[in-house]
Amino acid sequence: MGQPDDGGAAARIEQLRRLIEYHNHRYYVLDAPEIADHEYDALFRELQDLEASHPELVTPNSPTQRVGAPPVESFAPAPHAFPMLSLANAFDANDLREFDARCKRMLGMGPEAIIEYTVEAKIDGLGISLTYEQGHFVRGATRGDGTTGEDVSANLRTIRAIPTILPDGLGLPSSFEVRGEVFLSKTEFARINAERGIEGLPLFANPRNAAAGTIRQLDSSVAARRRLQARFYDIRSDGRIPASTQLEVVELLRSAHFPTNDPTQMALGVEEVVRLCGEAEHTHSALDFAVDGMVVKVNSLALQAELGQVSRSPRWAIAYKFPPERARTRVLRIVAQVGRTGAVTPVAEMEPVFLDGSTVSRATLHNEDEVRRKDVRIGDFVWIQKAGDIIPEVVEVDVAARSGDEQEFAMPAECPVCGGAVVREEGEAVARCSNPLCVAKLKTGLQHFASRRAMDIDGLGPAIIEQLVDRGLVRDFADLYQLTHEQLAGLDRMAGKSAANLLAAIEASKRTSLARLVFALGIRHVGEHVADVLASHMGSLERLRSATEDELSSIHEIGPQIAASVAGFFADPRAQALLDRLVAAGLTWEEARSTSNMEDAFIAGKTFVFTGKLEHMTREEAEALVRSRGGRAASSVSAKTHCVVAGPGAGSKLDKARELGIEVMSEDEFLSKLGSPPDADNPTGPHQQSLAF
DNA sequence: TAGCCTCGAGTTCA
DNA sequence: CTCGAGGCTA
Repeated sequence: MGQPDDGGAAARIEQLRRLIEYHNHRYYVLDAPEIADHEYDALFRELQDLEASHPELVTPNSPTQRVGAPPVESFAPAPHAFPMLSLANAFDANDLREFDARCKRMLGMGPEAIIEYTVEAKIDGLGISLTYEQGHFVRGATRGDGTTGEDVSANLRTIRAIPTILPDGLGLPSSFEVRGEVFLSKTEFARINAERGIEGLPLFANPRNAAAGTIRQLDSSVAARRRLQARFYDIRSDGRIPASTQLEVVELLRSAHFPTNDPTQMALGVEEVVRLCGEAEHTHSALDFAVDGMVVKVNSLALQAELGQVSRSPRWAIAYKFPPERARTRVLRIVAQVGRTGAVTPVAEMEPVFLDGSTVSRATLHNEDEVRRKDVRIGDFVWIQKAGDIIPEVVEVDVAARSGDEQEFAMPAECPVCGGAVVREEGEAVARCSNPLCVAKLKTGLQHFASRRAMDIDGLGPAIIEQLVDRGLVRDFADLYQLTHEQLAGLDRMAGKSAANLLAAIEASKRTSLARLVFALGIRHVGEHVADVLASHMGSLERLRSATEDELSSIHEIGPQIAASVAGFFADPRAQALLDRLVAAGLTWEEARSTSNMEDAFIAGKTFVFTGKLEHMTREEAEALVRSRGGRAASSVSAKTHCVVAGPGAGSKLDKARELGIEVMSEDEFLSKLGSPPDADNPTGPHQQSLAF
């Protein structure tokens, strides 16, 4: 721009980019180059030269940028426009048949119906999502927690097979995300490790770890030197996707120049699926990349939509997992570990053995019943495997190898840490230390209190907690807020600097939220979600700490067990004293909004059931209306229903409501109650709660 | 009362 | 990640 010849240069640059991307596709995806390497190099050099003399025309998507960008400090968070789901697992043919039966049931098909499925290899790599706008690559992200990943665009650009500029005329929407897997071939993995060996660097345990390490490289020129590969299998958009089956999706991706996960096979009915999965089990090891199973999907996108999803996994797909690698080792001891709730867990300590990328020496045995069921004895030779590729698990005992000297494990009658009585409640699988002052409970309880999702006290780990408790400096959560610099600096592995950091972290944790505090307290049955429900329903600590059991159990999602546990916790004067001390220490949080503009005093927080015929709206509309104003719409009447809106023809639900003494009203009454628009003058802004009681 | 579905709790190694 | 258990719905 500005200079007279830039128009021509810009046009040539654009032309070269498209040409080079075209040849990248021929070479890296189709494995069918059309031109000789030196011709390609000539095009590339011409582009480089032009860009060098016109630096203002360099864009991130230029093929010249695929050699890596300057290192970054950290990766930016990248929210996914569509959540990245995970798949349910199948471990044998029966699981596959159950999956098929469930699909048919949910689709209202008979057992004899035949569903079309696709079957493809499940590559053992890392899930990624690429965003394209107007046919151009704009961002690539890791899976993360499925909702938000990390922006690793620079590293992904180094993968030549990933198109940065898409061909026109495919009817693709203007904006979409493409989902796939990045991985390293076994060959490339071996090459990288050989190189690292020569340089004296630690070796990667397996291709997956190496790929993970590469994709999270802050310096993308490192990633550029390791030839990552990618395969894609899905596309998500708000716009219309020109495909009606999974197979067509794959074809669409292929014509858009994406490397696809080939072959994606079609299977008519579940028995065909079982056969393909069985075959793959024997053939996959010949591939040059790691495959840990097969992905089975309902082919029709319409049926996929009908099946929908549960939580974070679709009901229309399942991952068939190949049996994982196993190793044989010996159980040296079975120790009893005490957790935050006092749960005494048997853990097998074994002769260290290398398995699937790491050395394993411990595995949980969960509880007494599990030990008995597997009949694991001290001194036994056992087969172990990794559940979900990570957590070691004892699969079975090599009974034939027994000498007769093996010893059975007995759950200790006394807590191995404090000597308190270990009690196993009727009908429960776990045994627990019954001493409320057990030091093990205190230490793990403090770890939980300080954890990221609770009070988020950075730097307060197990080693520090150990010392704080052993030296009598901390006897409960509130003591943390009385610690001094001298006390902290006196600990092992704690210099003045770290002590100051920890103090600052403790100070910073004072600004929190009610939900976090409630979660941090470690009340039984109260995890993150329940803490959130309690905090938002009660609104304030004062209300929560004095709530009755009945009051608690009337809350949606809070049943008798949780209500009893929460009420029981606050009934203890020591708990009340602890709260007083925490509050006195200066904990503050923003008071939960009791009502907001979107809510309506009549509807908010209540559960409605619509029954019979509605005159002015459909049931869906009525339910959406309730939800939009902060209420809940249920489909059946229970003790937790607040109001039943009955139209003509109402039947058993109306009877049940009368029986339970629940408020019943007509559609007109319901509508007139909503007559006034939501309050405009609500005090909605969050404000600091004063904590001096 | 059964059958989902979600949540809580415990867990391994680098 | 997996198990067990709590809560909701039909």
